[in-house]
Amino acid sequence: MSTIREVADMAGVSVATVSRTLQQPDRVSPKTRVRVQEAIDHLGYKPNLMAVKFRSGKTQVLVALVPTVANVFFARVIKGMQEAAASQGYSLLLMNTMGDDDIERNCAKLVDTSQADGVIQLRAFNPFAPDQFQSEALLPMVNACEIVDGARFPTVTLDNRAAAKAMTEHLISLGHRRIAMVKGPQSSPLTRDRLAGYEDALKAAGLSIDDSLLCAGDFTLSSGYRAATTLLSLPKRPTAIFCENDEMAMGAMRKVREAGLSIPEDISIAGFDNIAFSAYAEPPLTTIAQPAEEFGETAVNVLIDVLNGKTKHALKVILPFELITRQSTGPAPDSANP
Amino acid sequence: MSTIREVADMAGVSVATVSRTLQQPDRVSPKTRVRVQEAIDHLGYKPNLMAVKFRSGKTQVLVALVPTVANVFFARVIKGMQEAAASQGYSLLLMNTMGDDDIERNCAKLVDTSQADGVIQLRAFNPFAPDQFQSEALLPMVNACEIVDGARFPTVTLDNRAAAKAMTEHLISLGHRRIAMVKGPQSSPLTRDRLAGYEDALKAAGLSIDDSLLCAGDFTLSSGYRAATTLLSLPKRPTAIFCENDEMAMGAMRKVREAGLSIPEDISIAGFDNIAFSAYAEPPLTTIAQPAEEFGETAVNVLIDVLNGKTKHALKVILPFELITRQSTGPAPDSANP
DNA sequence: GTAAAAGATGTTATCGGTTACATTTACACA
DNA sequence: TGTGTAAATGTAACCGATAACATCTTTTAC
Repeated sequence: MSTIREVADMAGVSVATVSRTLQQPDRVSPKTRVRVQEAIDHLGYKPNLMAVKFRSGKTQVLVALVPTVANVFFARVIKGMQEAAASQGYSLLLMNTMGDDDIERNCAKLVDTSQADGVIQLRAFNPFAPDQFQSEALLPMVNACEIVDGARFPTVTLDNRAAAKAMTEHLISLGHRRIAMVKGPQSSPLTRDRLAGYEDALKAAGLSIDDSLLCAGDFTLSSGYRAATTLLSLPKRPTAIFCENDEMAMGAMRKVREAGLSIPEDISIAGFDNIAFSAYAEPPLTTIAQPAEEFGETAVNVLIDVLNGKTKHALKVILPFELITRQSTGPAPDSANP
Repeated sequence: MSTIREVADMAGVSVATVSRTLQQPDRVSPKTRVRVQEAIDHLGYKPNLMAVKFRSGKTQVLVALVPTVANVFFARVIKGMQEAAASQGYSLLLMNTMGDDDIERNCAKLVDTSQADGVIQLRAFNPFAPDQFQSEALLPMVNACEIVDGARFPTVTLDNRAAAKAMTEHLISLGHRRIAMVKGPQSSPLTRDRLAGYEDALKAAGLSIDDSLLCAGDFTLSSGYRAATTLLSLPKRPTAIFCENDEMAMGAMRKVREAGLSIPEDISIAGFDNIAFSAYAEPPLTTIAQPAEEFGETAVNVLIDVLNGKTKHALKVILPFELITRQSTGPAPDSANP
């Protein structure tokens, strides 16, 4: 690999002139410019960007902390981040953190050690580990998808509470009175917000909240399946199951069908996320659409603004959601209205 | 951010001693070691890894060229790559290439410009653009998942032809004679290999190959749906549809159900990949399991071996597949055996 | 007690660019 | 022709670490 010095020698100029030829061509006379360019072409010279980054102190790299890259929703967010980053000349360093605090802390070190300029965190800070990032205030970071109130970073999210309320209202309007909810992990703010929206709707409709209808899952297909197993074995089973994401809803649907029940005649099922598979499920799944790619794009753009000092720290972007009504939800069965 | 020089000053030693304290602590006397460590702690010193990488000429970064990160199968491969890379002290730079030659070429430049050490390509080289990478021989690269014969790089793949043959034989053994295939994009070697396996099995069973039963798709749910639409409108429709991936199979299943047919009583459906959703489909999908995470891990490990000069260029790793028989395939309907 | 060996630490060049400042060249105008 | 100014180019410091080599200190052994 040739260096700027070799180019300079071959062109018979100084390294500064070569550098200028590349950075500010108008500050170099046309004839030397040509001579330098010939030398560059001849040697196949490519500037060592590592050296450039080292000197400039800017890496042009953003780190994305993703709980699980093998998740359909996050995959879309990643796509959005990657494209936005690329279009602004940044690279995206992807980290699969599996929600592990230690791994996340480690990844954040990439910024401390000048290997990256900023961090995008797709998971909310664990409220039980408030000192997670000691240098919080210093670290250029944005939080996306799952955020916590009072975050000290810019955040990009949607109104999960309102969305969950909208879905629950949809189910209530279909006549459902025993509506189960399959939650995400206890520690997730997402879970808390969506649960709150569910409760908002029930209260507004004058319905009581039945704890036996609340099941904990972990956003995987299998946990949805397990939750449905529990719910179907209740003495008085629900007429609708609202799952906090589509994967769990699809897991639940499988169990419901295996139990010989039909959807939505016997039980309605609703999800959250509107992943591609939802429209192809049997029956197609009623869900909340989130603009996943936009989450990623926005997070990257906000982070770059932060890096350029253009964004104030408390910025909070709220993206819109949409209730997508498909065939997995329908009128409550009569037997459920005694 | 403090530098090694500040640490040296504070500890009253030279920069070399500080460097040694971190690199080869045994070459420093215990008492200075302590003094240096105190200075490091006190200043919160973190070595600037950009400087280290610049000087060493090693970036410890691997680039992954992924056609679409928003794909369930690739997401699993990415997970495998990410973990293997992390465990060997490498970072993974993820690039969503959308199969675009220009973008891929650009990404490969990351190596030329010393921003990355090597490349993992998850897509086969476009046979129509043989000069894709001019510096092919020089670029440390491995090709995974989708490879082409005679590749000049190490490759990690599975025997797609044998796998497709096994699936087709399974369908034949169930009595199917009119077996349709939903292919991937024309340009994909995967498509060619799986088609060849399909033809192998048909020939071995003395069945003729009917071109009207071959449909082109693009590995998306919707293309599977469209392909099924075409196949169902044939004067003499197939009794089984073998899709080259699970997404297309799930798209096809949706169409078949919408047409009022049952699976597998009227039509059997088979996929390829064994993504998580397949087991939860209605009915659960018969498919070929690929060790997706292992693809990623192996590709990373081979690439690191290449970087360390431990692997010869022609290495070819073939991973095992497994035929997973679920309920989407069953005996051919009688009417199909005239 | 002293030379040799081993151990500890310091000095400095280096990686490959960028850029402030210095110097040279070119040209215009009196 | 001389001088001032602008344009072109060169020189060298610098970013922050590493490591070869030099130097100084302490053991070890006779």
